[in-house]
Amino acid sequence: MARTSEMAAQISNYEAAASFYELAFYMDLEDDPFRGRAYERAARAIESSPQSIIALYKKGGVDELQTLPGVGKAIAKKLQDLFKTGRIPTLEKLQAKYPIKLSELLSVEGLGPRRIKTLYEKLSVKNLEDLETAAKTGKVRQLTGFGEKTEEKILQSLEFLKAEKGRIPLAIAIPLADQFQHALASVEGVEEVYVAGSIRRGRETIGDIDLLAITSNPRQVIDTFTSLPQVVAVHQKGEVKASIRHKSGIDADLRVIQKGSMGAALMYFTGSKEHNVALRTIALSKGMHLNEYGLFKKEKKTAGEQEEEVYKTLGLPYIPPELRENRGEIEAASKNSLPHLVELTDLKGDLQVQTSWTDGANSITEMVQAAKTFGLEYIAITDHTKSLAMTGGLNEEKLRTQMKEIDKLNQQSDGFRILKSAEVNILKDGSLDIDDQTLGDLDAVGAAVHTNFNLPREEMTRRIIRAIENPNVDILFHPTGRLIGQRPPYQVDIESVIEAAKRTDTILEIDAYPERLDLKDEHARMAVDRGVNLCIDSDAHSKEQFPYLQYGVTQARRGWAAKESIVNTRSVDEFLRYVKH
DNA sequence: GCCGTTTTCGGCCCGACTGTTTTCAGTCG
Repeated sequence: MARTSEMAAQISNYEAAASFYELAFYMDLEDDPFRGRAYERAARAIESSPQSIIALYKKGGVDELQTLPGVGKAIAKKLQDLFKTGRIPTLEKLQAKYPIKLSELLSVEGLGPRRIKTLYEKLSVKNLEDLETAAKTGKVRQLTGFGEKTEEKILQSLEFLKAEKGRIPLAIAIPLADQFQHALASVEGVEEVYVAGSIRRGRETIGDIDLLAITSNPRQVIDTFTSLPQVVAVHQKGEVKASIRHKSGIDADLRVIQKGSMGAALMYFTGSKEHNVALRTIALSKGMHLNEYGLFKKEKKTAGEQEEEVYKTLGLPYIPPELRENRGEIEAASKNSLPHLVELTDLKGDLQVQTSWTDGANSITEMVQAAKTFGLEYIAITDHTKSLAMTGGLNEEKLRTQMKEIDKLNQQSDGFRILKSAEVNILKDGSLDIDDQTLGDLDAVGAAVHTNFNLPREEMTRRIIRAIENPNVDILFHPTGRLIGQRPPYQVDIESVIEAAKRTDTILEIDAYPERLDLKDEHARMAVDRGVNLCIDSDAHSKEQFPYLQYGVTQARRGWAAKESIVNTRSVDEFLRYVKH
């Protein structure tokens, strides 16, 4: 079905980038790897552009598109085709030539472009089903370059793909990584064990766990690693490197490192790959050479033991791991304009906390005690409101009763402040389910969508904007409503919501609840770029959940947020002055 | 297909490991 131009106008950066990733893959099939790298580079630039590229195009046509790094005349033209007609003829020709389910087949471990091409040409393998049939009937092993073991690995990977979707949430990966770290740290000869990879970068989901060890006894740490009780399969086992599958289904890699290379190795294995590629290119331009062992000039090592030292020798300040995605951090670093990122210790308050008045597990007093212990100076009590019947949402009358109780608790307090607030439900038409007079008496008002998730994009966007235009609303809670791995975000034009938040001076929340992390990093960055204020909330439903704030801080850091962008780094009086102005 | 403070042509990041080979292609990160 051909898209109309109106539909094409909705193509997101993500969708456009996907087309170029696909083109890149086809170039690999066509034995044109350099053109493939070019498409890949353009795809990354499109994906990570802080503004929508269709807006770029509307502003200045193909010339404006060519300001993106890696986008030249030919790719700009393809983007123009995509915007105007919803199609890229080159891509359609290739899709017709190779009618295969690309992303499916690429998700199989051990399959890359070359093998996928062979499987298609020799065995007509187009998708996972074809692949499974071919492997089960022993046809794969007969192909040149394949063998029994490859066939067996393909079958194993197919089983895994059926059982799992591949990535696990950060909050689940961290404790697993800690377990490995402790187990390996106690091996004789081990000096230090580090967790690198996407966990260190704080990505919201994790594909595998990367571990680095400094040891005088590589063999023993590798042997220990591959024979831990939680290990169900060993993929690789060499002199300095091993790779295993944890019983949870997640893979973990261990690499043994010399102390003098630790900084270079940490950088290399922290990634991202794109960040590393960019750094290596800088090294080359300075007549140097960067790998996981160090930074070299000719044969001579010029840096390697510390990350700071490697960055410095490349002419850059230290770049925090959360920023290492090649989304402009290297350019910012070279201009010395990296933000000073927010830290957990900067947070003074938490603006979304549930209690046993609705669906929380603990009383206001218990939540206050836990917040104090965690080191906070104030929290907002934000129980659900009446239209959310399943949580026993509060009506105006109950809210007023709760306000009185909070006043009483504050009078007995030793300086800790409890703010009167609510998580007000945004109704289908964008109105709120609590009257304005009651809202006006609260210290702060958070609003959120909890019902009618499936509205069309325009209607959902209008609904949310109408809600934040209500002068009583101070914060938009979990702005996109997604639950990682369970529920996609509702259809909403987040850029318009950010614009509206700027106009109405509404705070957008980064909800730190592990399955929410909403706003996500790139949207947080859009908001920061536009000068919109954010808050980081635990969304705690029990007294144990304040540590979730760390995940929110990580997410905010990935969104380039400095302390100044996060309103709950302010004292309670400053915060109240801000929301009352 | 993109790009340029040696280049408008000739480059394009790089090393470990595995399996299938008998010296290396393919994949991965």
